[in-house]
Amino acid sequence: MSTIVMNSPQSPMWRSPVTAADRLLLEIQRTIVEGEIESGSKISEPELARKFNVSRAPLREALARLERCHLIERIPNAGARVVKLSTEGLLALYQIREELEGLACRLAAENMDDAEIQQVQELLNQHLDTQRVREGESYYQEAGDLDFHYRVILGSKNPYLINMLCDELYFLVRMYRVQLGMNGPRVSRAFDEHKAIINAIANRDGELADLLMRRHIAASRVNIELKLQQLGK
Amino acid sequence: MSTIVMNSPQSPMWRSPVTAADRLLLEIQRTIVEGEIESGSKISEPELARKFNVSRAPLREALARLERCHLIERIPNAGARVVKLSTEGLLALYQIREELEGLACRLAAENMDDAEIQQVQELLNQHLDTQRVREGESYYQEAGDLDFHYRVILGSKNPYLINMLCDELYFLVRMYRVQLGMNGPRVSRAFDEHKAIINAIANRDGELADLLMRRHIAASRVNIELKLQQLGK
DNA sequence: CGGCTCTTGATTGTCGACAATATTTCAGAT
DNA sequence: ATCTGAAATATTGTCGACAATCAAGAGCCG
Repeated sequence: MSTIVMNSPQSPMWRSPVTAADRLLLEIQRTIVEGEIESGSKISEPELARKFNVSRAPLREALARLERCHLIERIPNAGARVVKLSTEGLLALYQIREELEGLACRLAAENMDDAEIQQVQELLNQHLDTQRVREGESYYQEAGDLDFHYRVILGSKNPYLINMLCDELYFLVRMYRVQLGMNGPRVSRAFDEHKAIINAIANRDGELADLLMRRHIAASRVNIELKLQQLGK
Repeated sequence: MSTIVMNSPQSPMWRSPVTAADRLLLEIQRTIVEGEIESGSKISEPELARKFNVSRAPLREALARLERCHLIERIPNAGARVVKLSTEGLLALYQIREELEGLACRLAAENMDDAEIQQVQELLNQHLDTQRVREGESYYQEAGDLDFHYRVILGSKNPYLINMLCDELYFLVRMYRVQLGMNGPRVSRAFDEHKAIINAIANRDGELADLLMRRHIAASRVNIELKLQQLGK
């Protein structure tokens, strides 16, 4: 029912006792994804610690997790840098996404129960309404798309797969999309593709769902690749 | 030439200034994989810190990385436990392995240069010799198998893929194999399968290499599954 | 006697200071 | 003027102590 972006079990988002490191992680993740800290810039531990009014201990914990989701790169005794976006990086990232989300579809077709599937279908219609009401506002499309993918991934019921996609890869995916201003034109087409995928899952046709998801992601990749090139020039 | 188990770039193994947390990580990884710390048992930070004569700071850094490769599970304010092996876990793990290593083969067929491929082929022959000389000694088979898979994965040239497989998944794979005593019977058959895979890569037939690798991993999974069941009874 | 609450004990999370390492600066020589 | 080398500076890695939180057991009440 809600449009909340769900996360996997070990994400800090819904852990009961939210620790300082958890808050820091969420905050810095947002900061990096939205581009408030420039891509490629160096991260100073003392500076960030002062900025967020915490000690370096929880900050370093947060940095460790940021490295885990590929948003920063650390070199021992030298420091951390925000990851730099590139065409090669995008390609490498989406190669994995295609493969893993395809697998997720196949597993979801086996493991999602009817109620969950129906829930996703209703969700899609909701998103369509919201999006029609607020044409042009990209955030809702972003959130809607993420929500759909999260549901399918969770539907796979494979903990490792869920962890890899939701916790390790998706923040980077969002970073590409947000920083390259991915919003407008693909909205309605993406909706149709989502619909086709969940229908295939509803028909328990994992193979088809796999194929459709791979194409869906490939289309998204081409879209971003284009933007990246035209911005590069 | 060497039979050294290579690791991906961000593994501590070959970082020039080896920090205390790096040493701890390697040591504890080994300890868990070999089963010296019982599967499912709780981990006490003060106790481990005393045992290794270090402060809790680098230890916690190491624990964070252990969580990353799924060898321990942490609950905030409650502590960490060594992961428990199970049939479901094995299945979930190998589902991903099949998919990702299949992808690795396809990419390796595109991206490995002839010299690298030849190197792997020579390596295989070396392993065969070593293994014939020391029949029954499982360690060499373990190491040889790992070495082969590592080479192919590195051959994909996809940093995310390399990181996921070598740094996040493979320690758990090794834990299953070591703790269930996987060594003897599949040795020579595995060698043939390895040979077929690298040949397909040499012929730049990524699709075939993909298929063969999936079967190879599936066979390995069935093998372990059997052992797991017969030990479970 | 069983179940609940509170206290006690231990563990984890956080802090500030110190040690080890990398980066920058500046003087001197070619 | 450029390069080399060493001192100075800043950053990261590690340490020990304190605060916050959780688990276990004693005591009380129904």
